[in-house]
Amino acid sequence: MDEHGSTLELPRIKTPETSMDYKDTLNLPKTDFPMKANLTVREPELLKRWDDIGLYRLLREKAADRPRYILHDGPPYANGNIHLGTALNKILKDIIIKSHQMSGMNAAYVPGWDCHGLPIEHQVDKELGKKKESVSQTERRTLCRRYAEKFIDIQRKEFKRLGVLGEWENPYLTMAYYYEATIARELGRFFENGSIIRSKKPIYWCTSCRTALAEAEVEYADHKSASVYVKFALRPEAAAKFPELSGKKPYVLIWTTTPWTLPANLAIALHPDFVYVAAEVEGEVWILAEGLLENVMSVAGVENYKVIRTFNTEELCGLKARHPFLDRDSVILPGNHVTLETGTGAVHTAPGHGREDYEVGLEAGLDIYSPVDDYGRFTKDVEFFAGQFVFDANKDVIAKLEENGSLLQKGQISHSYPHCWRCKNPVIFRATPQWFISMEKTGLRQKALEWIDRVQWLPGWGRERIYGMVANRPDWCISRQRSWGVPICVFRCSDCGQYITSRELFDHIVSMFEKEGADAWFTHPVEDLLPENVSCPGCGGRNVEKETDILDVWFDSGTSFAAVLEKRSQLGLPADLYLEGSDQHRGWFHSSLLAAVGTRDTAPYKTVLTHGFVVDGQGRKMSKSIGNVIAPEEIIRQYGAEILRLWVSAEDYRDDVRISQDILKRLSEAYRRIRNTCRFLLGNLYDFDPASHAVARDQMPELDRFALHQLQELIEKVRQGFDRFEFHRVYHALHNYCVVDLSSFYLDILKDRLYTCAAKSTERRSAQTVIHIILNTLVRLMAPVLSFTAEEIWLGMANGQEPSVHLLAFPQSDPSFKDEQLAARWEKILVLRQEVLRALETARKDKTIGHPLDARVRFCLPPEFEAEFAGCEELFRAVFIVSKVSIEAESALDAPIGQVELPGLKIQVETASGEKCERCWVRSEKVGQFVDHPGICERCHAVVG
RNA sequence: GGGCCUAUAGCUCAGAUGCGGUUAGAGCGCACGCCUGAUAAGCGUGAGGUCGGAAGUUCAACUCUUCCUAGGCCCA
Repeated sequence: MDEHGSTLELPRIKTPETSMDYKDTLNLPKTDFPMKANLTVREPELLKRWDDIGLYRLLREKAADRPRYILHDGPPYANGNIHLGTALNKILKDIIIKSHQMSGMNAAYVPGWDCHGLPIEHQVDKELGKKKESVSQTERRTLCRRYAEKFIDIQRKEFKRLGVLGEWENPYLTMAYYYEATIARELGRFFENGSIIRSKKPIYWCTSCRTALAEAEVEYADHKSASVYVKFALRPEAAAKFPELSGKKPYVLIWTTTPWTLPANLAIALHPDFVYVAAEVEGEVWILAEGLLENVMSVAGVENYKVIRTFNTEELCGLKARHPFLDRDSVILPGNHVTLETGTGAVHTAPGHGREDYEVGLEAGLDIYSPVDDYGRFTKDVEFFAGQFVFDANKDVIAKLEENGSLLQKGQISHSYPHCWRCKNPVIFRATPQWFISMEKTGLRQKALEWIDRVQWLPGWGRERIYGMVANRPDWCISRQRSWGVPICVFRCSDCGQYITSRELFDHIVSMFEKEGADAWFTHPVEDLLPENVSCPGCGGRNVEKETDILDVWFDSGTSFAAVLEKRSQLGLPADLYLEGSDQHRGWFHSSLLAAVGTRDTAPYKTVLTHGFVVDGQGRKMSKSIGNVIAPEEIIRQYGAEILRLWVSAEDYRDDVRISQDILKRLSEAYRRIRNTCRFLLGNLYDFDPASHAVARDQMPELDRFALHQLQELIEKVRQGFDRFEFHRVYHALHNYCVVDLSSFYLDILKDRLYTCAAKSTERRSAQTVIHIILNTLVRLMAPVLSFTAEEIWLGMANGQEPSVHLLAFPQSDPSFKDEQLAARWEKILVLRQEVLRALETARKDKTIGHPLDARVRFCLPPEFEAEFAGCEELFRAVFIVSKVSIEAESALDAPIGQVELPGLKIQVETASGEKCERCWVRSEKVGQFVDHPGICERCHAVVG
């Protein structure tokens, strides 16, 4: 180099070919951080890294002494692949766990699986095919266990792939031996405190398979049934009550398609809101719903009738009718299930043979009468029909009705009727004895309701929902007549019929389950299972048989607080949070509440958060038949799990959440924007070492101080979003910040300073200091949501303190960085900037300028701005990214270009004088004045020269 | 049919703590333009909403009431 400025250099610099030389003197961004995320490749790499460094373990160690935050995982069912609903649920949990961990708590996450139950048993039976008849119960249970294990592995992989951190190597499984033992122990507690009762309830029963069927095992198919209208004679009290009926023969009309259930008739149900009429027909009076009067009359072929009075249901309830062929009364009751669709509006009610009949009967304290045996035959106490198969009995019942004149009309009807999924035969409803947890005996309902009011429900309507359900639910039927589950491990005395349910028995069984699992119940003989010192409480005998029912799976998952929260040292009862879909008000929230209140007199949770369901772009539910189902795997393959996580955060999940290709496209664009902003920050820190280069705040230009102020507001907004579980606010805050505050404002302005100032100058170092703080803040704030990208950025920052961003704490809003006065000043500058940009756009349209740096902006300020911004030309020049700004007296300017919203402001844009500096591209009259560097301006000359 | 809930621009969301008050906002997308030193990037301007519909209360309603429509969850 010639320090005097060689004359030889002069022509070289002036030629266009060599003018690019100055590019090398700029501090342009440098980074290996790729613009393109390539998430599908990078995510698995990061997952492997987290596995390698044992990230979850590191998190636990780091937080060991902190206050615990307990989010208890609701176990998904170990069947099938995960879907978007489960993905949504797990990602939300992960965001909560990570944000609480970063907020300074110890937030362990122990995922779980619900392993027992019918769907798995079903699948296993299906796979067994014909062999299912020959396998033993123990073999079947083993196969079920294998099946569950298989899907636990599949789902575990899928959940981990989402970036969800947790104790995946040691999850809780409801089929684990200790868990099965816990279920038995909790059942024992219910027995011990007297909550458990045995009573009858109608269930689906297949008479050819001689087995109970669950709802899911029933298939509906068309079936031809008899259809009969039957007269029930009212007892004389009715005539006494209603004078219109005296001296006449009043009947209540019912209609049924199952005549064989008439021997079990105990009541007639009327809808409380319908109007009923008494119609006089040829010396008889028929009582039926007004709304079905014409219908019934036409069916009965009656043309002449007279309505002699109307009743409301209240007047009729409590009256009794005679059973048409048995020596028994049938009571009139209110029932909300009665409809006006078909029949008479008065419904034949046999509490032992129908779901609603049962409910109504229960309410009225009727016997749940079901005189039918396992083979579907009437028992011996059924007069006329004892021993007959019920479907065969239909015609005889009808004959009987005809014989005694009770039959008004008979016919046939084809309708949808439940059939057995296995043998395809029609099934019946039949009441059998079951085990129940009573809602009243120990005041469980009342206590549960009280606890509901001590829990925080988010959103608030969750309280109404579960309160209504608990207030109205019947006793909890915990019996299931199946194989794959935990047995109701009590004995029935073969001699006197009493049950052995003692503490000693349960203690013994529990300890066996702990060693061998619940299989012990099936593999061991009674002698092993019944402790030496236990005998029948009724007769003292030891001649007993095992109960064969197993427990409702809701009891399994409902006792997870006992098997998991109380058992693991990082957890505890009650949990801080349960978070599931809103269907769980009837499911897990419900069963867990009853189980915990019933045995511990506490709710298992302090707060219950619910999310909505995943629906398609038009708000309809996803279903195979509509063909709008999207699999998480599909999204991961196309966009990456990160986009799925971003989707979870962007949607307000309190309502149903929509997903569509359009939404995903939009999100991946937003993602790119955030990623690129971070990339730019990273790219400008390549030569910055915060330890030695950082500039103190009071040395910074005011723009930088304003940027720091804005950052504090972001921190506050984002952290509040996390604290309130309002992640869509987090997403919007982050995205808006990157786009509005950074990309289009601060960073755009900063480019000039970062690129053209001397690398080590205070101006540039100040910008880098701020950029570094911003990136350091952003990367933490985004980590719970954009867990992969935040990690990638963190590793790109090469600041070796922690091996993972997830081990860091959230940034805290720093009061010393906040400056409301400065912010107020900059709000005004932003308004001015807005106006200038619009003026520049007009000038661009006029071809006055192209790039803003072509422009000189002249304006006169509104009076209230004048003093504050006097002498701020250079500040404005930088902020507006133009070549020159002059603040002038109003008289100096022509009429303003375009419309200006700020009163008193005038703006004029013209081409800036001077030449464009080859280095910084700002126009300056000084360009050409430096002999050594004739192509550059004074600012650049100071740097380069 | 019942219980609970939702409905603001094409998309995602804001619209002052439970009780109404200036021309309903943002970002994205879109259109048009600029730049080519964040470049399969960046910047700017602009056009988009009778706040699901209808009635009602009120001086005044996106915000309150009723009904209707669409959708979701749970029951029946």
